[in-house]
Amino acid sequence: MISQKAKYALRALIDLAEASHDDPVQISDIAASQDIPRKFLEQILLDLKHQGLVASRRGKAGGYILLRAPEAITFGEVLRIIDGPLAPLPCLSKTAYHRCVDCKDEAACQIRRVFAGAADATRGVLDKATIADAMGDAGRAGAATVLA
Amino acid sequence: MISQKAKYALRALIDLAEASHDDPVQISDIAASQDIPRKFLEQILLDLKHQGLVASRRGKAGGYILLRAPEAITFGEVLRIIDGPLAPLPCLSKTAYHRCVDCKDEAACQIRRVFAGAADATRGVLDKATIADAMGDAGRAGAATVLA
DNA sequence: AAATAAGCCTATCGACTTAATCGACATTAC
DNA sequence: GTAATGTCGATTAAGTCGATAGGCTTATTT
Repeated sequence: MISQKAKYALRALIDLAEASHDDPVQISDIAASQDIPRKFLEQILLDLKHQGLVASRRGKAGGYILLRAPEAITFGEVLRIIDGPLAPLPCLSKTAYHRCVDCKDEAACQIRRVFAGAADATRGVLDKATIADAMGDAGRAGAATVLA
Repeated sequence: MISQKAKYALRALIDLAEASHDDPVQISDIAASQDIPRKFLEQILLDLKHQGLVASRRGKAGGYILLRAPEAITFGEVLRIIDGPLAPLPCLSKTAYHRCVDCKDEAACQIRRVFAGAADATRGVLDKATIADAMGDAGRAGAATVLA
C-alpha cells in the first residue's frame, strides 16, 4: 500500500501539470481542488521542490510550477521521494541498496531470488508511467502503460 | 518493503518444506536454524496454521508440518496472510477490496489507472512463485519465475 | 515603510503499527 | 504425574503516519 502522502503528491503534480503553465499555482488552490489538508500539502510540495520536481515563488501571487514536462516525471520517482524505495527488500533497491540486517549470504538468499522478479515487475510499470499518463480524461488510450 | 514478519514466515515455510516430511519440526528448531526469535515465530506459525498452511501437534515430540506441497503455496498467499493485501491501493485489491476513504469517483481516478498496472505486475510474479521455487540450492533454474 | 500575502521550516501530536517478550494455560509422550 | 511442547492473550518500546501549529522569510501592494 502506498501512503496517503504519496497519493497527495501525485495528485498535486497532476494538478500542476493540468494548470496553465503561465503563472504559479498556490498551495491553497491545489489543496482546495484536490481536497488535501493545506499544511500537509505544504510539506509535500517542499519535498518535491528539494528534489527538483517543482519550483516555487514566494510572496504575494506566489505558488508552485512544474519544473519538468509531465512526460518526464515518473510515478516511480515520486514514490521514491515520498515513500522511499520501491523494492520489497532493502537488498533489492537500485536507488537505496542496503543489506538486510539479518542476512548472512545474499547470493544464497532464497527469498531474495523470488522478490527480485517482483521488484523488476514493479519497476517496469512505475518507472515508465508518468504524470502525463495520468492526465486528461478517463477514456484516454495509452493511460494504461501495461507491461509490454 | 515487506515486513520482517513476512520474511520470517517465508523462511519458516521453506524450512518446513526442506525438512523430512515424516515427523513434525519443533518451533525451537526452526527458530534456531533460521535465526528467528522463538516467541515471535510462535505467533507467525499460529497465523499460518489458522489459515490452513501448516498443521501442528502438541505435547512432547510435537511440532509443525506443511499441509500442502511446496509447489502449492505461493509467496502471494503468505504475504497476504502476514502483511495484508498486495495491492498498492485498497481499491485495487482483489482479496480485500475497499474504497479509498477520500475517493469521489473510482472510475475516473487518475492514480488508480496507473497503479492497476503495477498491481497486476506484482501479482503476476508473487502469485506464481511458490515455496518450491525458493527451495534447494542457489543455482537452480526455474527459481526466477519471471514475468512470461 | 508598513501592511499583507504568500511560501519555508521545525516541532509536536495522537493514533496506529511493528517486532518482540512474558506468563499462564492446554495437551501429549513417557 | 512430570516434562516437553504448542496455544493464546496481554504488554511493551520504538517507530511511522497523517496531520496540525506557529514562527520565519520573502515579495508585493499601498
